[in-house]
Amino acid sequence: MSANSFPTNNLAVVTCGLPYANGNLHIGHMRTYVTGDTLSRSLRKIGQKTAFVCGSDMHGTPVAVNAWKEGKHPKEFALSWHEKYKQPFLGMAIEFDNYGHTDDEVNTMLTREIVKTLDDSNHIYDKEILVAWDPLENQPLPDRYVEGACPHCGANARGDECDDGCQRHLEPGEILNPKSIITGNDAEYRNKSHKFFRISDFQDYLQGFINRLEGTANAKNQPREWIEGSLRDWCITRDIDWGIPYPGAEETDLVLYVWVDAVVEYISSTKQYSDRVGSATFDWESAWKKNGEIIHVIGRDIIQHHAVFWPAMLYGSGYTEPRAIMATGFVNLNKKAFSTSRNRAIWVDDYFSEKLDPDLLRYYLVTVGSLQDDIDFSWSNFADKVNGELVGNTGNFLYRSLLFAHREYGGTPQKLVSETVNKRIQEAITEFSDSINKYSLRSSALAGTKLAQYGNAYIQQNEPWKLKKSNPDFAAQVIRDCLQICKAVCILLSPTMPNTTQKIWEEMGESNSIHQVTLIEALESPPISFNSPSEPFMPIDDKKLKDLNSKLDQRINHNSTMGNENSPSETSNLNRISFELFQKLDLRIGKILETKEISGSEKLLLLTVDIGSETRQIVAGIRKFYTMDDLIGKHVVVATNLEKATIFGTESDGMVLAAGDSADLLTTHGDSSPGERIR
RNA sequence: AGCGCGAUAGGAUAGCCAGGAUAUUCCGCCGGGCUCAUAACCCGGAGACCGGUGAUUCAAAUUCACCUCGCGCUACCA
Repeated sequence: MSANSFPTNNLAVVTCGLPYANGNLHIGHMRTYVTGDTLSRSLRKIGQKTAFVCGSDMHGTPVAVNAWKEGKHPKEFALSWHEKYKQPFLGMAIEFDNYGHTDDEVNTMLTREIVKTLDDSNHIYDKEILVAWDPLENQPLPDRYVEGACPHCGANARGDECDDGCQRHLEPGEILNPKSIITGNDAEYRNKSHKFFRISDFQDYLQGFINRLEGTANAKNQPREWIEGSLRDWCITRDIDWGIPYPGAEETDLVLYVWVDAVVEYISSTKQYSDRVGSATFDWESAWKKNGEIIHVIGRDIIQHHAVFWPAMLYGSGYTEPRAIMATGFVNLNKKAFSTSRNRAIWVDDYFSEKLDPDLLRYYLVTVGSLQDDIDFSWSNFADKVNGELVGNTGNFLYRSLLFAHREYGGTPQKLVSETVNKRIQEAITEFSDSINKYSLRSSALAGTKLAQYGNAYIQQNEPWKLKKSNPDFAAQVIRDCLQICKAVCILLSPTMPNTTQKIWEEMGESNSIHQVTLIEALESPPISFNSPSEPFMPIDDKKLKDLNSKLDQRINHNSTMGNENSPSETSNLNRISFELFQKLDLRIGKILETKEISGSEKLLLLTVDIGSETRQIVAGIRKFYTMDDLIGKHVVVATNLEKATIFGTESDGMVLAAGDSADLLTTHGDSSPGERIR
C-alpha cells in the first residue's frame, strides 16, 4: 500500500451531489446517496476520520419558475422540498453528519467570500452579452423564462435548449418568436453586463489536477476534452432575484449562477458540522484548507462541474482540491433512463410503500454492477439478488449458526478460533480495505457476502449437528469458528446494511453500536451468551414479485398510452387531413399466427397474420421488445392497403401498427375478429 | 461532428490499468448429497470462438490501430 492509502492521518470529507429542491427522489438518486453513505461508513470502518455532508440545492431558474407556477416565493417552495427530503434519507438510513441547504447564512457568506477572492485576484471580468428581456414588465428573462420555436427543428423550445425536439443547445438570441413564460409577452434581446470566471487562467493547474484525480474512469477522462483543449470562460451570474447576490463594492442586481453556490455547500455543510461538534472532533479548516481527503460522490451527468469548474474555484481561492470523484451511472428501466416528467421511475416513496427493508435496496444498489456503469433495474433482478445472496446465503448462514449456538451452547462455546478460520477472516478484512482504496464498494461489500458463503460451506462440510454426538468437542469448535465468521460478516456488511447488521449485532449479545467498531474487532470473541436470533432477511416471494412487476408495468404502460410522448402543443400543430383521406387507409384487425426470425436482423420478425379474407406475410421491427411466443394469437392492427415492401430481403405485405420507440403494439379491448375494419 | 464510458454463457456480472496455462461469481438449467437452517444449504456438471478485423508478443478478454453497435457529455440541463 502506498503512503497515502486510506486510512490516512488527515480528515476525510465525503460529499454527495446536492438534490435539487424541485421534485421527488427516485432510486436513481439513491444510488448516489447510498454510495456516499456506504463509503463514509466504510472509511470509518477502516479507521479513517470522516465527515459525510450534503445539503439541498435551493437556487436556480427551475426552482424560480416552478415556484412561480405554484404561486409561491422561491424560498418557500425550495424549503418545502428541503424539508421533504429528510424523510427519504432517514428511511434509507443515509446518515449525513450535516445536511444544510444553499440558501442558509453559512453558504451565502462562504460563497460570497470565495467569489470575492477570485474577483480580487483578477480571475473575474465583466462582459456584455445578449439576454432575453420582457419589455412590458422591464424584466430580464434568463434561461428557462423564455420559450419559442427552435431554429433548427421548429419544435417548442426553452431559451437555452430544444428539449422537446432536437435536443440542441441554443445560444441567447437564437430562439425564434421568443416569449416570456411568465407574462406571455413577446421577448426582445438586450445587451447586459455579466460576470465571467476566467477558467483559462487555471488551464495548467487543471491539467495537473486531472492526472492526480482518483475515482471512477469517467470522472477522470471525460473532462479532458475541455481541460486539454481550450477552456471557455464561464458566465457566473444571472438576472433573477432568487440566489446569492454577487459580492463586491459596487452592488449589482445580479445573483450568482446556481452552480457556483451549490458546490460551495460542500464546504459550508462541513463547517456547520464542525461548528456543531467542535473543531477538536472535526476541524473543517484542516480538511478544506490544509490536507483533507475530499471525495465527491456524484451522478455522471455533473462530472464537468466537479472536475473542471469546482477545482478551479477551489484552487483560485486557496481551498483543498478533491482527491477523488466517484461518478455513478444511471439506473435505467428497460435500458432507458428514468423520466421523472413521465413518471417512468421507481420513486423512493414507492419502495417504502411496499414495506420493503431499505437495507435490501442499499445492498442491491451497491453490489449490482460497477459503480460507473448504468444498471437496468427490474424487480425480478432485485428479488434474485435478495433471495439468493441475502436470504439464502448471508441471512441463512447467520441464522443457522446463531440458532445452533444458542440452542446447544446458550452462546459462544469457550474455545479459541481455529487458525484456518482466523486466516480466512483476515483475508476478508484485507479484501475490504483494498477495495475501499480502489473505490470499489461493490467488492468491499462482497467481501462480506463471500465470507458468509465460506461460512455456509464450512458449517455444511463439518456437520456439527452430527458431531455433537460423535465428537462434541469438535462440534463446539466448529460453532465457535462459525460465530467468529458471523461477527466478521456483520462488521463487513455494516456499511452497506446498517440496520440489519445492528440488529444481528445486538442479538449476538453485543452491547455497543456496530457502527462504532472498526474492522479489527472482527477478530475478537463474540459474547459468551445470547438469546434466540431472528431471521435477518425476509424473502420476496413470487406473489410479491408479481405484484411489484404488475404495478410497475401498469404505470409505464399507462403513461405510454396516454400520449405523454407528445405535448399538447405538438399534436395540435399537426397538419390536418380530410376524413376522405383517412378513409383511404384500410386498417383491419389481424391475428398473429406464426412468428419467424429474419436471419441477420436483430430488430425484425417475420409475422404470418390472419386478416380475415387471407393471411399475410408481414415484416415488423419488434423483435427487441417481444418474445416470439408472446406474439402468437395476439390481435393487432394492420394497415392492409400499403404498398408491398422488401425489408432485409423479405417481402412485407402490410404493416403492423405500434406506438412509440418501444413498439407498443396496438391491440383490441373486445373480441373483434380478424378482418374487422377499423374506422 | 468531437469527446467519454461500455460490449464477456439464456440473463446479470468479475477480471482489463501492472498480458501467462482449465475466464470469476450470482440467477436459471441438469445430476448428486444433507437435514442444524428461511423449499434453505453443500458438492459436481453442461453452457462463452471475452462485439468485429488486424497488429505487437513465446503468450492477448487484458496492450495498440481501425471498425460496428449501445449509452452519455459537449459548458445558461442542478
